[in-house]
Amino acid sequence: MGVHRKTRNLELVLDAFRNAQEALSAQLLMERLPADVNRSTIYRLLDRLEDDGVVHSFLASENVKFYALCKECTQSGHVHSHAHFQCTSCSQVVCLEQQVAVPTLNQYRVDEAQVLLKGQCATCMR
Amino acid sequence: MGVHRKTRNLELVLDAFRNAQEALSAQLLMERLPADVNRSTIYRLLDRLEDDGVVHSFLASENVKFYALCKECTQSGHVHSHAHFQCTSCSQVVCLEQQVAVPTLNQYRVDEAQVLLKGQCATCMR
DNA sequence: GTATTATTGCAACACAGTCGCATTAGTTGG
DNA sequence: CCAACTAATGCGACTGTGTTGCAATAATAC
Repeated sequence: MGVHRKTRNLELVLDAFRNAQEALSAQLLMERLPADVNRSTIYRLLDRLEDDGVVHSFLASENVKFYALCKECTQSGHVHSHAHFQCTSCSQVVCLEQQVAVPTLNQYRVDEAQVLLKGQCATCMR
Repeated sequence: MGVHRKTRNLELVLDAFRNAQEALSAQLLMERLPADVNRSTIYRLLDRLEDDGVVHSFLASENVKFYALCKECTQSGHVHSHAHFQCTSCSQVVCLEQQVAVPTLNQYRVDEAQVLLKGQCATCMR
């Protein structure tokens, strides 16, 4: 999984993901990490972790990229055809268990499917 | 559908969509329109057309928003649970006929499903 | 401990999209 | 047709997300 020195920042980011029930954007990550962790470092760590198959990413509303720990992915291939849900009220994003059947198409070779369901979460519905 | 004065820019944008086989981003639109059409104007027109149910939008790679003419949408509700395909080589985005079955979930109320399939298009496969 | 080099911090940048405000130009009513 | 009204536009400045080059720092291997 590439070279990974055991640095404070790497540990902090991984801990943040382990402690989070939801998916995290770079922005959310920054808020949860000590203020002295550099912005660029966070982006670079996220990129690297994604390359290494530790986290996967997907786009949510407002053009914001979210990341979450991979459970079934390996370095060699990301397998995260599960759907994601974003609450339109609180913007929270979670990974769902729900697997998505990737359709086969005549004119295209489909490598990946990104599914984002939008609506309201239980907390916001009340 | 809101107030819509028949302006040159509005006609140009609508024509661009009618002539396009694919979905268009603001960027692509700018390239296809006369150079003197203002950037802000394009964004504002796209917003308005989306509000009015004339086009629908969805996020593709690289945090870019794409727009395409609606075929089944009305003002009152966007119905575009069809999937979208983006070629990872040429970045072209198209609307697919394929409808997506929006799953029902226990803890969430799902209002909308965004499905982006990624892979290679026929042209790029050769 | 020293050398190697991955990682970091910083500052500047790139790009998509937004906003306030003054100007321009469709549209409506007379 | 003309005037008044106001939607639409152009402009410039701004926001927010993410990137990059480079010098300084700090894990790791020997």
